Amino acid sequence: MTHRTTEAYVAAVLDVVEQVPRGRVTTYGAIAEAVGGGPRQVGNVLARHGGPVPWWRVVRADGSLPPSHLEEAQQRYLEEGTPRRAPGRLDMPAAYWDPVTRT
DNA sequence: TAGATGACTCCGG
DNA sequence: ACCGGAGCCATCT
Repeated sequence: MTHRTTEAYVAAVLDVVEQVPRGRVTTYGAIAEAVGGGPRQVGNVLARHGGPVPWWRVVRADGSLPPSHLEEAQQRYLEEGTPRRAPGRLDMPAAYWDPVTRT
């Protein structure tokens, strides 16, 4: 366990992800702005400890999906009715949820 | 200690 | 709209 990413930081990131409403999404960058650090670190935290949280509600800034677990994520979007412009591409203006303003 | 790597973003062509 | 390069933060080898 050679990780300097503190448990507190991990917990903060996971907490934000859990707060994303059903049918909405947020971005790595937005979470980074909310809890600190950088987008890549957030991605790393989700990759390592994102199992128990709705990680599919976290996407890239341009609305494209992470190159991982695409099938399951898309299935979730269909179930939750997440606004999408194309298969594998979301309607960000409509689906985006900001972790800071919580809107 | 230095260099490479990654579930990222931004900017230019 | 698609592709490539530079910047960033922490981890890994």
